[in-house]
Parts: sequence; C-alpha cells; structure tokens
Amino acid sequence: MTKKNALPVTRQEDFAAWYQAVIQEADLAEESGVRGCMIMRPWGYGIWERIQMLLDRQIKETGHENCYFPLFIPLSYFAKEAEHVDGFAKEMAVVTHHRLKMHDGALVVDPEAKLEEPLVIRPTSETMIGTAFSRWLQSWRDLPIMVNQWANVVRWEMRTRMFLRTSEFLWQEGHTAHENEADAMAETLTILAMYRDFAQGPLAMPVIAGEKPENERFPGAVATYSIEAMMQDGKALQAGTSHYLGQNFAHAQNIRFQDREGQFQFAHTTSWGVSTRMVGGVIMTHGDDDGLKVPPQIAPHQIVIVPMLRETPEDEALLAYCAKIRTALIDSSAFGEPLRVLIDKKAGKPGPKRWGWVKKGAPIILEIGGRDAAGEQVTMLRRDSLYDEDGKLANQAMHWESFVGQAPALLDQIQTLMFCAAKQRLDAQVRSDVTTMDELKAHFDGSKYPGWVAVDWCRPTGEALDKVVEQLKALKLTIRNTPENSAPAGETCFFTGGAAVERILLARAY
RNA sequence: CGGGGAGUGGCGCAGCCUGGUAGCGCGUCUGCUUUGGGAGCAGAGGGUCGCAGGUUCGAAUCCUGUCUCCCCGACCA
Repeated sequence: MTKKNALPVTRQEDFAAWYQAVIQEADLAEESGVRGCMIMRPWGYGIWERIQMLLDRQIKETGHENCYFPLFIPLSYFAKEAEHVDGFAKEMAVVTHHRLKMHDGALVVDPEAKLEEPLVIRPTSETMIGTAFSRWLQSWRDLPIMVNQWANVVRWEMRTRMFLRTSEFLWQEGHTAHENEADAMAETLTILAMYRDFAQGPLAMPVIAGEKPENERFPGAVATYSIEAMMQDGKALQAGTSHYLGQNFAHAQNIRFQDREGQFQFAHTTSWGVSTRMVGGVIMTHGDDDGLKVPPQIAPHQIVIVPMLRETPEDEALLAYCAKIRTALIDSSAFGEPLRVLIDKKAGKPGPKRWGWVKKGAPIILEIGGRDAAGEQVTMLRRDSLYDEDGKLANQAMHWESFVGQAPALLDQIQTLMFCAAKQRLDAQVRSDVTTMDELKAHFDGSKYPGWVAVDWCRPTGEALDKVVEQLKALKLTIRNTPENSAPAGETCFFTGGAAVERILLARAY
C-alpha cells in the first residue's frame, strides 16, 4: 500500500524543493515581491514569537537588559574598525536621500535631498552600540555592561533562501563590555552554552557547540564560537554565534575606563546573536513528507481541536463540548506554562482542516464529532506518529478527561522524542574514521546525504590554513567548528601530517 | 555578481516556435445527494497573460529594457 503524503514532493526526491514546499504548505512565509525579503505569516511568525519569548527569558536570567538602538548607522561609524568594515562592506544597504518628488509624472528621488552623510541600514550593531558604550563607560564601577536588542538587520545577500538567508532578517544581538579578558571570555562561553541549551531544549534541535576556525571568524573578532545543527540532508546549519571581540572594537571606538589604580584601560567586548534562521533549522530538523513538525515548546498552538461541524443545529452543542475540553486543558500546564489550545472553528470541511494542521505541524490534533461528544470521548492524532503499521492514520479514541489528564505529559514526551530522534540522526551521521583526502572525497562524493566528518588537525593559521581551506573548498566542504573539549583522537594532522592538537568537524553547509 | 530556468484567475499548469484579443486541473461560490471524515453530480464566478517601452491593422505569443523567484557558482547568519 502506497502511503499518500500531504506534500507534493518528498525529502528524498528533492530536498530543496521539499523545504520550500513545507514553507508554503504550512503557511510559514511567502514571497514579498521585494528582493530577498519574505512575509512571515502568522504560523511562521508565531513560532518566532515563541522563540523570542523563551530566549528573552534566558537572556534576562543571565543578567542582560534589553535596549533599542537605531536602524540607521552613519557611514563614518564603520570606518573605525578596518576588519569589520571589510567583512560587511559588500553587503550594505545605504540610504542617501530623504525625499521624493514628481518629475514628468513619475515619482523620483529628489537629487537636492541628498544626505550630508549616507546612512547604512544596520547589518549588525557593534559600531552603533560601541559608540554608546564609549559614553556609558567611565569607571571600572560601570562594568560589566550587558545589553541585548531584538531587531531587524539587513545584509545585501547575493543568494537568498527563506528563513536561512534573507536580505532582511529578525534576530537578537547581545553586546557586552567587561573589565578583562577572563570576564569577557566567560560571558562568550556562557552565551554559547545558553544557545546550545536553548536549541536542544525548546527547539529539540541537537547541536554541536564549539569554536570557529580563524577563517570563519566574525569580522573584527578575536574568537568566534557557534552552535552547528545537522539538517536532514546532512548539511550543517550555523544556528547561533557568540564572539569574543577582545579590545579591537574598544580601541576603534574608544571604549575605555579608569581602573582601580586610576589608569585608563580598554574594555573587552563580546557580541552574540541568533536569528529567524532558527526557524529554518527547525523545519529541516523536524519536518517530514507530510510537512512541518513543531516541537511543543515553540508551537503557537500545542493542541488544535477540529470540531466535525456539519452546519446543523447540533453544531452548537458540539462546540460547547469542545469549549469545555479546551477550558480544562488551558487550566493545566506543560513546560511551566498554560497549555496553548485552539478550537479551529473556521468554515470548511474537517478533512482538509485536519491536513492543514498536519502540514503546519501542530503537535496534537483532536478531532471531535457528535459521537465523541455523546460518548464523552475525543479522537486524538499525534503529529509525531501519524501512521500506524498499516500506513493508516493512527487515531486514538479516549475519554476526554483521560486526555486532559495526560496531555501535559504527552506534550513533554513528544518534545523529548523529537529531540531523541534528531539526536540519533546526528550521532549516526558523524564519521570519525576517515584518514585520507581520497577517503574524504570518496565519502562526500559517494553519498547523497553524507553528514559530517570529524578529523584531527594541527590548527594551522595564516597561509597554512588558507591551503587547508582551499583543499576543502574543492570538495565543497567547510570547517564547522572545534567541538568543546575535543582532544584529538590520534597524533597526526589530517591535512599536514604534523602534530594534531584538536578535532574539527567538516561538512557541507547552508 | 556570472551561467541556466521561470513569471498566464487563490494554487499548479497548457498556449508562445508557426501573432488574430485566453484554456485545463485543483480550490472558491450555488443547488441537490452524501458524510466518523482529505465526498459525488450539476451549474456559476474569477485573469488588461510580472512591469515598461517597441514592431504590427492586431502581441500572452516577436524585439528591447526592467523587476521578482528557482537551480549551479562566487559571497555570507
């Protein structure tokens, strides 16, 4: 028996097309008509709002306060940090005028309204926030300064993909200043751990946290750390970064203070962020051929009740029965919050509505008809296990009070199962027995979804590193990161034959 | 930004080569019949064919420009 899937294309057939189909069929986002910019629809934005709410809590618990800085940054602010501007110069949107006028019946930019100094639409806010820090910071007593902002940023990307790389995207950016390197490094690693736990908790998305190699560092940073997630096609997705900026930005922007001895010292700063890209990671970690699966913690609605409305007078009693169940459900809580339950009263037939919620990935769907109501029952469908062994929909009928009683634990269980399934996939797809370039090439050429490979290396720098990067580039591979505490397994560097000092992950990446 | 493909009712597409003013499937609406479950039959509504110029008596169809999307590459969260 061939199982009919809700999506027009499967992951196996065409992963890229599947990804786009999920976004469209689950009503996550759509084309906007503006190059590289997307419209986030309620279900997609709702997932982002959940991410925001939960992560914001963590950011505050780790001692940070939210602020808001301007969208526009004077061009001159960028000139101060050479590496930083080099890294972003090619992808900046610039505002040069402030007025339009009618000319020959057409609306055109008024050449007379040229700005004295062009304004860059922020690609990230180090320069703007650093300038503020230099004013805020006078004494060692002012440290540490720890702020965060939720904002949109613009990077003029050549090639865009919904959620993964859009010209405009939403994110949070944390910025801190500290008295010394040790404090700043501790902050950088605290945030890395926070991101790791957040991805593996609410997103149920296993990641590898570690340090980026020199060539992948944030422009202007001394050290960059990332969390890397594995998508179902084996590619890596950088899902969050935390940077130790040393005193580079402090020097460039004069972020300094008088220490306990009255001497002037430059602060050590950090910056870190995660973006709407995380939603893309959730799609490619948890989606299947029937659409998205949203982990219960970040699902805008955890339980969706689809009443079997018949457009008859009996509908009213059925809706009352559904409302009773909903009231009981939102009275209980999971993950420390009240359950989020929607009764889908929209017009339309129950079947298509049910499949709509399957494609959107609501964790639990309750289908409730007249017979259920009469028998005090509900019919439950779990998104994480839609089908039984015969390939039929695995509906389960039970007493409504029984369902209400077990719903919190069930959501908890679904969250855990989703993480475990993804973790198993990640673990199974990291190879660490590749010892030569030829084997590496054979591995990545020989498999559609090859996953990652871990190798020892000598942590080369400068030209030696460039050579390694070039070799990898020929195989379309990148160095993802050096996982935390990853001592080398052997003694020799995979690339140079020199002495190995640590282990790194190689992968194709988004 | 280089190479390739594409933009036609809400969605998916045909028509374009060989110009004559638009068609199919799904969805939508109406009616009837059904219905523990992504229903059947009959009928109806809906598009200045991405946008702007040009050629022509006449352009979805030919030409030029431009915008947007998809794939490959370079770049990147």
